[in-house]
Amino acid sequence: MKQSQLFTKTRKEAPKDEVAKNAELLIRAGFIHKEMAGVYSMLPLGFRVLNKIIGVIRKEMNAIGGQEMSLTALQDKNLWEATNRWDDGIVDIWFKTKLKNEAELGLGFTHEEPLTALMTEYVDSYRDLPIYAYQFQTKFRNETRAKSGIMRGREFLMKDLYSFSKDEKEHEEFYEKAKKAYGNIFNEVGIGDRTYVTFASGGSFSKYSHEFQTLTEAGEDTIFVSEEKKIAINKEVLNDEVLGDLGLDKSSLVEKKAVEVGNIFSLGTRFSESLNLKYKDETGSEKFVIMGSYGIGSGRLMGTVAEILSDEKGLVWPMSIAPFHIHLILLNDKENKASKAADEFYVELARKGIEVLYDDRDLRAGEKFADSDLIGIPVRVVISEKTIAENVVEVKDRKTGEVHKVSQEEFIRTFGFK
RNA sequence: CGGAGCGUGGUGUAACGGCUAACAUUCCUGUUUUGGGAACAGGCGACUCCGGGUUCGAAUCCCGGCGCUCCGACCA
Repeated sequence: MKQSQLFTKTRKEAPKDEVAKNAELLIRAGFIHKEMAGVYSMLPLGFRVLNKIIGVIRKEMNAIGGQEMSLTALQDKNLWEATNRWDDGIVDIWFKTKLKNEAELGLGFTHEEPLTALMTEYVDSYRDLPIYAYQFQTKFRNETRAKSGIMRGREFLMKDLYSFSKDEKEHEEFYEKAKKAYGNIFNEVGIGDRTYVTFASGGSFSKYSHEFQTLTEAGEDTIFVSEEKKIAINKEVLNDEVLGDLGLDKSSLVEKKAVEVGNIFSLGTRFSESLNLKYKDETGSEKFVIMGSYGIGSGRLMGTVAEILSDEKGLVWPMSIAPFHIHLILLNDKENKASKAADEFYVELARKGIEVLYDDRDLRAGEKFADSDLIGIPVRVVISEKTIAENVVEVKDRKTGEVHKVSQEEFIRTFGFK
């Protein structure tokens, strides 16, 4: 799109009420807008990144057999009473509201209850299982203290997948697949090298759950990392038993701050028993479905990438989730030769399916470059009087700062963006 | 929820209890400039978060709200 049509603009200074680096940069660059504490709107650039992240996650979820759907945000009190999760004394992050007739409703903070209840309509036989259903849905959590920009909000988009399996074996197989898929996702969005499968509390149906923890000082979790095995243990569960289970020696572990970007959890029959989700096995006897839940906070993931992959000049998006593939920058000349060439190049790139943010604004070079660095699109292409004279375009890599010049044809032929 | 700090044009800051609330930036006009947030000139934009109180006089002091940030607690 043409940057002259983008309604957001960059700022030199971040609002003083933001300290978190991710929020500062994302606000300065025009990706997000703060509505109130812990509640952020997605602006055009931010929305594009969020959708790219969704795309990456969706691809992996579909690959392991996930079926995408969409549950409701409004929640039926009765369902949650059945699992004993309605009471504010038990779940203290509910946002609740009322109908005109005073009946209470909740705004969903997770979706085990409604999906499990829904599945009772469709699951009768072992032939119906397994089922893997997922969604991208806005979650509401009444956090006592929102913090860290978009990394801990009160309203955020989350991918949550729920698995419904016949038995433990089937569940375990899927659980491992999901773990791999999660690894793929974090690799693809560029934080794989510092994201660790982390052993955490498992609840009543399994010994451990697994968190995906990404190292960053902005995180609020403390984990103990084993570089050698590329795994970690959440401080909450660090004890001799865990160390023994994993064959690790405490002295080999390094304490680090990290943010939980994903989490997979075995639920056993916790919900299927409460909500009566059963199937008939081959012998005709009734059994409870074995469940698991698998979450990724997509907004938090976006904030984490912003936090980690940025530098002093601004954001640095990996190609996989950048708002655009290329930032085409026109430096105007008197005869408008450059603008004509840039206009044409923009159209040509778009025709090839390359996503381009075209800075066609009538501004000086310095301001355009500063904006470009701040927004962080991975490849910057400059067309100016100079490049026209040499019959090339100037290509700069946002991450490395490397610059090279190639002809337009060469650029299009060699541009690999996936 | 405990503790600390802070609310002044869109943004960042300033202003002893006392003139028309100042400066920078953004934005608008014009001149000039055109490869790293240029320069000059002019201009728009604020009931100083809200409500009370003290005072001849309040952005400034006091009380009560509301909001924001940070530390802690919490975090399926």
